[in-house]
Amino acid sequence: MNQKEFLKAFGKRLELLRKSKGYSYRKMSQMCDIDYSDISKIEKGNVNIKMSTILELSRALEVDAKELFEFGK
Amino acid sequence: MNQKEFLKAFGKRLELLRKSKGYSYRKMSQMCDIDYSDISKIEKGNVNIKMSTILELSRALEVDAKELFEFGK
DNA sequence: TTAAATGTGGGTTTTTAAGCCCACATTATT
DNA sequence: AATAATGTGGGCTTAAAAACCCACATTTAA
Repeated sequence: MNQKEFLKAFGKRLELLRKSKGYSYRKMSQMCDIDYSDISKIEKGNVNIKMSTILELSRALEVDAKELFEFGK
Repeated sequence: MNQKEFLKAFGKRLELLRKSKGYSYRKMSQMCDIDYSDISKIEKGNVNIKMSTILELSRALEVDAKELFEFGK
């Protein structure tokens, strides 16, 4: 699995968790202080995000960071 | 758990996995193409690494990325 | 059917990790 | 005792994410 695929898989996982909370990008945005347009880019796998961003996302979704990595290789 | 603590916990986890493989920083370095001095900084929790770096580290250690996040809150 | 909410993409500036190198103290190894 | 390997920290340049903004098409709710 290359980096692009990995980022896409992560994005898919993120999207699933976000939707399970019933959050829109804009709602999610105010939960984690990341611009809503950037969340879109992250879910699409277009950004090589930093650890701090991973932490913020996991906080907004109220899950452990590792939950965001629960996707198949 | 704040970001500093999180990065430190991640670093500890990384150190454990690296040592379980019997790798030194310099050995680890040639496995994942990250400078050995930078690996030291990562394990100390001094760097807010990107996803691409997480991937490289997990590859070098032959574990899933999520394994790197298997540490207590 | 109008208005509000949402997803998506493009752009800019500032901040910061990546990707290097080197020096040095400490810890094995021979 | 000498040599090699290792951990640690400092610093520099370059590439890229963060952190914003805005415009617009589409979907949903009033």
